[in-house]
Order: sequence, then C-alpha cells, then structure tokens
Amino acid sequence: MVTTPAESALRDSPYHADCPTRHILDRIGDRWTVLIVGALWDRSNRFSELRRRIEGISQKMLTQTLRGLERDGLVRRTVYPEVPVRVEYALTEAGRTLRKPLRALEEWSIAHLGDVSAAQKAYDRAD
Amino acid sequence: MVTTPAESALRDSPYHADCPTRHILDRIGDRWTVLIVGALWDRSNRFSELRRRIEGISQKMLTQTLRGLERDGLVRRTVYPEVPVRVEYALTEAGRTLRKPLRALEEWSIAHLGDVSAAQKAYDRAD
DNA sequence: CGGTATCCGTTGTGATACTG
DNA sequence: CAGTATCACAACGGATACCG
Repeated sequence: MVTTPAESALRDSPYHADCPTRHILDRIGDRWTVLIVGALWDRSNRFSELRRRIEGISQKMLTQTLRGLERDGLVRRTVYPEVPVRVEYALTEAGRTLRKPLRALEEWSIAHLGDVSAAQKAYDRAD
Repeated sequence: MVTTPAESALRDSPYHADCPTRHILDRIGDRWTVLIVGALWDRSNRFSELRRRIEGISQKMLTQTLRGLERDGLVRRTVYPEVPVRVEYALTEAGRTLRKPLRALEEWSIAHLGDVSAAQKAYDRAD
C-alpha cells in the first residue's frame, strides 16, 4: 500500500522537514531546474547551448543549478579536452525518472490553471 | 496528444515564465503548501488545529498560505459566528485534484531519495 | 568556451506585539 | 480563537567583472 501525501505529510517531525514530497520540491521547486531538465530531455546539450535555449537564465544560475543536479546524480557533466574546451550535460538514468512526476505536474497545470486564474480574479474582485 | 515537460518548457518566452509546470511549482513549491493540503486531505480543520498539527509553522505563514490557497480556489474558508468564533478550512473539489500530481511527487521521492542522498555523499567526497 | 567571485536588491520566512 | 501589523534577517537570484 502506498501512502498518500496526506498521511506522510503529517507523519514526520520536527517541522515535517522530512516529508518526502517536500524533499523533491526542494530539489525541483526553484526557478530553473525543470526548464533545464526539459532542455536535456531528448539529448545532451553544451553549456552555451543551454544558455541560449533557456531564455533569461544567467550564467551564474545555469552553473549553480547544473552543479546541484550533478551532485544529486540527475545530470552527468562530461568535459571534452579540446581547444576550446567542450562540456556536455546530459540526464542520467535517475534524471530520466523525473519524467513521471513532472508530467503529472504539467497535466494538472494544463487542466486547472485556467480555473485557478478565474478564482483569483473572482477573489480579488470580491474583497 | 499530451505534451511533455521538455516540449512545453522551451516553447514559451520570455524567461519561459509561462511553462505550465513552473506555474504549479510557484503554487505548491513553497515551504508549507503541501503540508497544509496534506493536513486537509481527509477532513476540514480549524485554524488552531492546523497550527498544532503542522509542527513549526508560524501563525503568519499559516494565515498567508491559507489565504493564497483560498484565493486560488483550492481551499474554502468557512466562518461560524459562534462565541468564540470558529473558522473551518477545507479542500475544494479543485483542491482535491492536486492528489494525483502530489502522489506522483511522493512516489518519486520514496523511490529515489535514497539514491540522491548517496550521490550527494559520493560527490562531496570526490571533490 | 565555460566558468568563478563579488556585490546587491528582492523575496520568503520567522519572532514578537497587538486586536476584534 | 483567529487573526493583523511590524520588524528583522537569511536565502535566492541578477548584474557585473574577471579567469584558465
């Protein structure tokens, strides 16, 4: 039997810091991670390629987010010692397993974000 | 046909700010939302009850997070004008639809967080 | 090319005091 | 009981300059 978010969310303490769902949100909940994972979905990318494809990301945040993903074993960094140096980033097998939960999030968004937006407008008009 | 995170993540601009997956992460990616949704999973709760059940949450963050969920139509707030006043919070039908994506996140966490933790240790030992 | 280092504004969160 | 108001502080992220 699989536990529900409801059950596990309240099973742990203190601060429920080890709620499993909170842990993955710490991992993918930031501004850039899902965009990088998305960009690496089909094939590996060079650093500069990622920078171009992900509009608005700074060099700092691209490096920082990639380092985090590499540290967690979700992305593999490969350096080809050519001149100039070439660095390729690719999802690992573990990284690919993110597909299912990310897909679930995306499907919810597509199905419900219109309602959420309407609810916000109604709420703001009311008060 | 359903789009993948990979495809949709890079379709939009600028900053890919309207990637659907990013939008739901803006909604549930904070520190307290999933814990509150979890606490409301089976039944409605009073304000003080939520405060007791969710260890470590401050009054400010509980209020603030509940207001956001109410504004988005995911939680319904009901005031019973007794003395002293009683306020009940419950998930709406829309709020209950979060079950599927939250469950997917939780299953990933349970299946993979051990590997992630091991990868972190290996990475930190290496460098 | 693929980074690091530094500075700095913004945002998220917590502590505390007060209120209808 | 269920909040609101205010202050303080740390983390996040962007801009810029520099480097192997």
